[in-house]
Amino acid sequence: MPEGHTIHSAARRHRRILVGYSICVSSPQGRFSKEALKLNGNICMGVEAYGKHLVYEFCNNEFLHVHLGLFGSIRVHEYPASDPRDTVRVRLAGNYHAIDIIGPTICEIYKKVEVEHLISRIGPDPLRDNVDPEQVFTRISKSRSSIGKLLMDQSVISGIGNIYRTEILWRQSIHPHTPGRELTRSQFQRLWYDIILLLNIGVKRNAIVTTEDQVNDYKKSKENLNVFAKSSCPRCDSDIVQIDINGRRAYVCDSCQTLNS
DNA sequence: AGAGTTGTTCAAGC
DNA sequence: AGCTTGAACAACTC
Repeated sequence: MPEGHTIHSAARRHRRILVGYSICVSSPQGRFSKEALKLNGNICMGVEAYGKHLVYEFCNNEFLHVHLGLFGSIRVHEYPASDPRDTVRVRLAGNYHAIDIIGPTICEIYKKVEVEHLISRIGPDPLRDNVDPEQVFTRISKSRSSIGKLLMDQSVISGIGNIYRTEILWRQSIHPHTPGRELTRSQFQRLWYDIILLLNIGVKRNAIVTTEDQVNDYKKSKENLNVFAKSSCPRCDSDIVQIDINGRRAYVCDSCQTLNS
């Protein structure tokens, strides 16, 4: 689940459910974090997404920092809610809904200083206001690492995951092995605006959609993608090649996506 | 049953 | 210093 747009969708939804009158309850039988117990009874003041990180703000300068990692997920229940399954770490209880945070890699209490540190250590999140793309281009254009690796480096730019990486590079006809320092300014600009376009569509639809039309069936979600997990290129019909980038699978059309040199 | 997966961090080494 | 690799962690699907 957890690509950047999903987290922003969650923050938007959770804000409506929790802010103002809500309290936070640790899961009674799950492997809940002891720290989350401290939040019990606290009023939720706000929810923000930064890249793939979720930050819930509570009274008394307490924040709940959540990162879902690869396997984590979130479920929203209407009341009466069933008992949390045993992988629930924390249940956030609003007046009408309970939100279960399931199997996150990070679930901990922060003070404001730690939230600020988190925000400063991750790269610009293209879905937030007042971000500076120049900061991202500077990092990329100085690096000999590949654009495929850099796009998923959350300290360079935050929010892009494995599927968006493949789809965005294909849409811009850039080969993932292209060294960052060889990316031209205009290539970067097109990349940046396509990222914003696609992530915003993702937030709106709560699904990864990089094609023109959207199929609204979760089971058929692959039909909303161009090259990820595909075998032939929708543009030129060539074979799609699978490559490994830092242990994650990426898909490339060798005839559409070229190296600059 | 077991492989596969929309992720990150850390340490160690080049 | 920048970059890479490997391991550890997490839960669920088909």
